[in-house]
Amino acid sequence: VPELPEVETIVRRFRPLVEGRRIAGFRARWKKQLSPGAAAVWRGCVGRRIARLGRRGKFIVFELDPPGWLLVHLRMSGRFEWGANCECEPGHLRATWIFDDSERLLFCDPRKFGRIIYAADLAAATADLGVEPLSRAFTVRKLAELLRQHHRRLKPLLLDQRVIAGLGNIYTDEALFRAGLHPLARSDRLTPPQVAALHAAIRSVLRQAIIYQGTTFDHAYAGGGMQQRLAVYGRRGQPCLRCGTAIQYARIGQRGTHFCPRCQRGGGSQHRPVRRSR
DNA sequence: TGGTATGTTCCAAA
DNA sequence: TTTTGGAACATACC
Repeated sequence: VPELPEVETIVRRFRPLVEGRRIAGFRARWKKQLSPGAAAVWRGCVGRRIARLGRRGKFIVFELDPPGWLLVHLRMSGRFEWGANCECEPGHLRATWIFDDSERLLFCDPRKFGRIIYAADLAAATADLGVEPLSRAFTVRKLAELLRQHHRRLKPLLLDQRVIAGLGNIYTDEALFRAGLHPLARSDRLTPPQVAALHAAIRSVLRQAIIYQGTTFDHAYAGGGMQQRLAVYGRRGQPCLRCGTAIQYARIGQRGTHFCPRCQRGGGSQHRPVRRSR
């Protein structure tokens, strides 16, 4: 469920609950979710205090004291809950952190895609992650460089966490719509104004989504308000809010992709090579 | 029953 | 070498 805005919201909600607490116990039901292994995760967190809760891309980052890091990725259906028992199906509870004051942090995940990772070195653990799109490092120039370095279609490129960390299927579609760019447009063929538009679109959609606390579709993620403000995602066949054309749906890079065929350019026919007869 | 799902990774093919 | 497509992971929902 969660992309950058949802993970950021979760971090903000849980930060006041977990920061400063000491982990007295940890239990996990589905060992495959633990990396590099159940023993390493147990040793990594039990007995340590949570000094800070943060985010890197779609990872929730627990900074521990004595030093160490716990990274949690919620993937498709993971969620945190606070308290003795979870609101979801009890059978979906996958892991529990028990604090020294008996409070509990629960990790529920029906599909078991989520991951709990212990890392002694945060930099090494996040070495494969790309630039943070809301950081000062993500400039128009930086985006231009990333787009030039690869020769790929925009949609799969923006979803690639090694390039930009945090965009998922919803906000990629929304950013491309705001920028007026076709999801199939080639990354190395954008004009400078198009790059600038894409940069502004990515930042504005993520910032707005954080303000509205993310997008809620089902019980996997609650409390969001952004779903009422999406322009293309989930609006297949409905009129484009800008021009009225039916929003198109296509499978691009194995992901359902929503776009306005009229407002979003650079997809294919626009890029027929210009042939000059001579 | 089959298709789809807000994510990632691995492998094979182009 | 780089990019793309398919399958896998595991479960719920329509």
